Amino acid sequence: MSQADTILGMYEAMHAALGDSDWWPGETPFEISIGAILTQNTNWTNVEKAIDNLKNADLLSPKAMHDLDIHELAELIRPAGYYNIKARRIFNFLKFLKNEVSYNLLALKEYSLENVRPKILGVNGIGPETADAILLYALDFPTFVVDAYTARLAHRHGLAFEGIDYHELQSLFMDVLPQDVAMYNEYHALIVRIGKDWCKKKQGLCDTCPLKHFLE
DNA sequence: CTCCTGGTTA
DNA sequence: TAACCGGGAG
Repeated sequence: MSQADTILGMYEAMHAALGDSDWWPGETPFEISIGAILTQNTNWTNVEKAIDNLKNADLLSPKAMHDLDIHELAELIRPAGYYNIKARRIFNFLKFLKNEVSYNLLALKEYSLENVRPKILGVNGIGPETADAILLYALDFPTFVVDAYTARLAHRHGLAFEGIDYHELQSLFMDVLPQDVAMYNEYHALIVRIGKDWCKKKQGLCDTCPLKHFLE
C-alpha cells in the first residue's frame, strides 16, 4: 500500500469507527484561539477549567482580557498549568490582535494564509502547532495541524522517522490530502482521539485500535 | 508514578 | 540539546 493510500485509508477507518468529531470545542473563534494556547502540552480537561473561569468572569473577549492585569489572568488560567508563561503568551497574542486588527480576530480571515501565518508565528509563545490550530479551527484556513499524536501515529505506522520536523510531517499529509478545510479539521481531531484512547505514549493498544489494519 | 492536542530560552 | 514551565487526572 502506498503512503498516500495509507494516509487516505487511515482517515476513512478512523471516521468509520469514531464518527464526526465536531471540532474544535469552543463557542467562538476567540475562545478557540485562547484554548489553542492553553492546551499546549496540557490535558484538555484542565484547559476546560481555565476557560470556565474566564467565561464566569465574562472575560472571553479580546479587549476585556487585554485590559486585565496579567497576574489576575494567570490566576484564572491556573488549572491549565504553565499559567505564568501562558498568561504572557495570551497577552502577546492580544497585543498582536490589538495592533494588527484592532481586536477584530475575524478580520484576519481577509488575509491570505501565506501572509497571516508568519504574522501569528511572530507572536512569542505561538509556535507552528498553535498557529495552525488557530488558523484552521478559528479562522477556517486550509492548513493541517500536526502534533505529538500525529508524529507518534505516523512513526508507528512507518510513515515517518521519530523526531520528524513539524513542517515535514505536515507536508506528508498536505501533499496527499485534498485541500479541504473540513477534512483537515476532522482528520486532526480523529488523530487526537485515536492518540488519547489507543495510540498512547508508552504502549499503544493496537489490538483494539481502529487503525490496526494499517500496521506494517 | 506518568502524561497531557508545545514553545522558548540557555 | 536540554532545561524549564505546572496543575490535574488516571
